[in-house]
Amino acid sequence: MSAAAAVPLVDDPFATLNPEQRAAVEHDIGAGSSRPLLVVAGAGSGKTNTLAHRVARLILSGADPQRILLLTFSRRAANEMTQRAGNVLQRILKSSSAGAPTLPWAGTFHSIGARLLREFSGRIGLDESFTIHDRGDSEDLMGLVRHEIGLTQTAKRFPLKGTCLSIYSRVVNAREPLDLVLKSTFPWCMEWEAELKRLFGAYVDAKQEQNVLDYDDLLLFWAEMASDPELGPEIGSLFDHVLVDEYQDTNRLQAAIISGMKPDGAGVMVVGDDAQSIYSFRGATVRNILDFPKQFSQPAQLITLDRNYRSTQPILDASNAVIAAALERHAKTLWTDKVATQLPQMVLIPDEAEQARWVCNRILEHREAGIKLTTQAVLFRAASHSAALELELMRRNIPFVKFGGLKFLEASHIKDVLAVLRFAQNPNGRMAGFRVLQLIPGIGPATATRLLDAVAEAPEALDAVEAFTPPGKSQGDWQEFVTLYRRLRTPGLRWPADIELVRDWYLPHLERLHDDAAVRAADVAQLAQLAGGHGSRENFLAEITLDPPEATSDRAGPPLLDEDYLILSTIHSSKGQEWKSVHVLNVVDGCIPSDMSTGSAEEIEEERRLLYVAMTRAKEHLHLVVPNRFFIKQQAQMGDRHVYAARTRFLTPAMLKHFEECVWITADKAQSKKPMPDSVRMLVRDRARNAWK
DNA sequence: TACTCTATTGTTAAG
DNA sequence: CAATAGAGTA
Repeated sequence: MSAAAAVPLVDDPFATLNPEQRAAVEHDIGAGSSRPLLVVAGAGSGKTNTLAHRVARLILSGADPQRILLLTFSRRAANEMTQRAGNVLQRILKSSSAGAPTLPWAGTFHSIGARLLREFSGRIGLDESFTIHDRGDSEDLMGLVRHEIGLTQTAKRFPLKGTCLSIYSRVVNAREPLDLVLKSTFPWCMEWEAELKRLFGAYVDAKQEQNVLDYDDLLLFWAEMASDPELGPEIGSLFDHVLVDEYQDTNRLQAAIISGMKPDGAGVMVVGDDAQSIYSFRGATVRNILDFPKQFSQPAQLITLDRNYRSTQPILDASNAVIAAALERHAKTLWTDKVATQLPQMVLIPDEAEQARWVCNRILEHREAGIKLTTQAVLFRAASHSAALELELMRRNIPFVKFGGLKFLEASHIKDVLAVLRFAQNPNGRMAGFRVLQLIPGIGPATATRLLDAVAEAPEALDAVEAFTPPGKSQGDWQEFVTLYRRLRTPGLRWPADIELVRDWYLPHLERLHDDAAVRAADVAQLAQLAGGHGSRENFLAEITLDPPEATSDRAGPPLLDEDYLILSTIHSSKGQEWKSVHVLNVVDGCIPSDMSTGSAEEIEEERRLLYVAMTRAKEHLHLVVPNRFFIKQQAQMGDRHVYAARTRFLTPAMLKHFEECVWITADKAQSKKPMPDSVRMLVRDRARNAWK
């Protein structure tokens, strides 16, 4: 893409690379085995491009695409990488037949883990028909176990199921002992250490009995296999090359997987940028990238890419200033030869409603100036921050697609449909069964438990279901379910016929349970649509949990490909992307850094990097919007409908010279001249409240 | 036993 | 405010 300043005359695609990129691409090519390689790649330095060229280069020099493991952060990134490698190959081989190579082992850690576990299931005592719990299922199971072992009857309230799962997940992903995790991250739960230990033991037992895995298991089991003296080398030998993207956002468990498979680091190449590490909340540690050079039995090579091909110099200057203030970092200053006179804008605005209007105006202006909507984005810290803007966009008929924060899998009707499929796939998965059975009128927790017990005993679930006698009043509905279940459990049904059956069965229940059945039915139809794109029920269930749809455009369904639409995205989901124009909303203390993340210095540093990531997405136009006042979710006791906010602490007065400051005064003057004392009072209150955090 | 109501609590990012 | 836990009612 933008990696070439000067277009070369020859069609040698490698000629477009700069010397550092080239060194990464050519690293140990032709030398029997390649030493471990760390590429520290700054924002916009052509990282994806370099990786794609590396893949192409490996294939050209004889590597077998089936033996290349490419671990990326999302399915989308994997596809893009494969596509680009294909383009490179095509240009070189000049044969029309050389399209994108088939890289069967390209994907996220979790999805590759799921595939390997399925393949090796027999060897590690795992039933091949295992199903995968998403976050919600995992929480529910945790809640159930928590209740079963009597932790709901405690005098003082025991941590909620979600908190318990977070603690558990952190212990697993960070490979830290429970007491340390509690001390560092969940200090208010320290008194429950013994109970938590007991709970986690029971939780693990429950998962095994039910033949289900949660997200963490996909990595944990893989890591266990990789460290096994017999299996480790075997799995490692499946791959000649292991490439990992976004390495700064991997956790210790993931690092252990890599080093378990490749103890000497041969063929391992990781790419990342410590300045863009933004996932420590799920256990990622920047230590992975810092310690990588010494991790293997042979030292790793280090290549740094700091030439930026994305942004103009003024945008880089401002971004560099923000990250320069970080407490700890790998000194690296991005540079470019893209000159521009326009400074990034910092826009001061009275409130969120004005913010939405201002952003819309500016987006339309940009479009008038020839910048298509798809090359413009609005970024924000939390998915809910775009609510006001979304209303304004709809009012003005500006099409948009929103990435991140989508809770598709959390909608109860989606969960219901998936639960039916899961219960058919793996009858021992009690969470799915429990949910499905209670959809039938007259069947509640007790009856459902009785049936699930019978299912667990029986060699074939269907027999247990058919033999079961439900409470009298459930008869009719029960028979319909039995008919459905029989067809789902009978081999030979061609996918996606399953989901059609499930839908026909489910719609009457949907009608009965929800007032807004029509809207939900549309979602179910959408799900059925998605199902068509997968080869089998098992495959669909795994993919939908590991790689759920990440974008919405209201309820209108996916926009047509040739239609122009604006991108809204959380900053987290904007990772790796770029746009000509970027607006960042709510650049105020309380949003960036988030109120939730001001507990420790590390958390605050991560928020700083988050702002840096947002700013470095912009190629030509960057606007940071600073509303003076913004709504927060009502906190009953306070009764505050909004809070007065200040510009984020990450933009110090000394940095203002990198920005053009604009003050937007609303036409509605009555609104804007609120009496001073009011705001002072609010600030004092905030401070008083924060003192207890 | 199934379902409804009330009191209480936390509230971010995502595989 | 929304989601949840657990008590209360049909």
